[in-house]
Amino acid sequence: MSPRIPAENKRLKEERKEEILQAAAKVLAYKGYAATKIADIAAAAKVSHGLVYHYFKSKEEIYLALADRIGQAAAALRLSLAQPGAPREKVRMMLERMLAAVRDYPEHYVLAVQMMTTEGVAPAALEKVFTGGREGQEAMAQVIAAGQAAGVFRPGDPRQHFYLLYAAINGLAIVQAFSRRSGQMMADVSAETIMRLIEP
Amino acid sequence: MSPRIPAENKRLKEERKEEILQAAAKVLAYKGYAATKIADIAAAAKVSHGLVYHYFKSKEEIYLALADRIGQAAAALRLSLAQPGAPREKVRMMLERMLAAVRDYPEHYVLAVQMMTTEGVAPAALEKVFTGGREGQEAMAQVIAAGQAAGVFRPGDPRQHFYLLYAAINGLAIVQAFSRRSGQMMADVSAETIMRLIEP
DNA sequence: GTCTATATTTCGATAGAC
DNA sequence: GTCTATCGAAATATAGAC
Repeated sequence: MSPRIPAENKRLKEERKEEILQAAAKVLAYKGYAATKIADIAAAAKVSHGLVYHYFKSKEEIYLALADRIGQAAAALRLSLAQPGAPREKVRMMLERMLAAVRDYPEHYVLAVQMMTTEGVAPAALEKVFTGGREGQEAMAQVIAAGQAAGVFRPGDPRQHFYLLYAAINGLAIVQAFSRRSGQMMADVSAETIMRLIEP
Repeated sequence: MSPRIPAENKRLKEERKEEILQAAAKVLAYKGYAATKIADIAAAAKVSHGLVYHYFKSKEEIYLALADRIGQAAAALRLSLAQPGAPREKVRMMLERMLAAVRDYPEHYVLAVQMMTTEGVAPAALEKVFTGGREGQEAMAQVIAAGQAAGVFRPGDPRQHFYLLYAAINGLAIVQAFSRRSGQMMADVSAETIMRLIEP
């Protein structure tokens, strides 16, 4: 008989959970919370729908787990602002990373947009997504303010500048997700282009 | 006894239908298709849910009617491109109108975004929204190309320029809708600001 | 034209076999 | 750990009273 290897078992369990979660991200992003059946997630992850309930207590728990993950990713992005450098360069780096995330994990942005526009489903989810986001907002506003002092950004409320950049990134995520489905691809956009929105 | 006035009756019927449709737009935009119950729409329109079925065959029919309306509104926007004027001025006017629409009918943009990112629900809905949109796309691309020839816009595929502008507008619609709910308002953005994305 | 009551379906969640 | 079978709630859509 093969001996029990708890560590190995645990790893396998984590992997299964991870597989289900990644499958759920795609299905939830492109079908929406309410329209997504547990059966859809199970099918995408190639397991039975009973097994999904073995790993997650409910559909909502899956959604919240994803919100958590997105919030953490947003918080991680912020780190690029802490690195030394001129304000313009910091903002450029930040935008570059966000654009890379849009390219590599479009589902995350689509989910975030969904959470922003959908009421009821995501009261707690939003909180998770934006605890990472709020601090990033603050940090970004400070860097923008520094850039304004140096004359590299236009005058005005730095937080409004941030909203503008954020809106542009989210808009790109949507249009890009859509353009993939509809055939005609949208070309990648550079951080420099986005930054024009707040330059003198 | 009051005589039958068919014209009057027809008008009332149209009004009821219109009321239900407008109520549906708001509920659907902020709850999403699947999460919206007929009862929600009925409550928003202050009628019984049975009456909703009297005017519309199904939830899907309501959704398609809204898609149709949004598509027509998009087509109407295009008219500003047909007016005489320099390319830059035409694009500015177009953006101005789109921004006004975002301000006045945010539900429409939120719905359009939903239709763009949601699969399954809206195969036919998308078609309706974008038959108006496609032609507008073409017209816009031509004006942008003329502007490039005149040196007022950056070189590059004019259609990609259009996508970029379109993405920015949609992103604004989302962030603005969200900022309303979350308290901190996002300030209005000018057409000139958006246009910087494609200027030299 | 408008409402209330109900039939039908669908889906989230659980129980239990393997 | 994984699956199949099933319960029960909820929501779409319909029927019929007023």
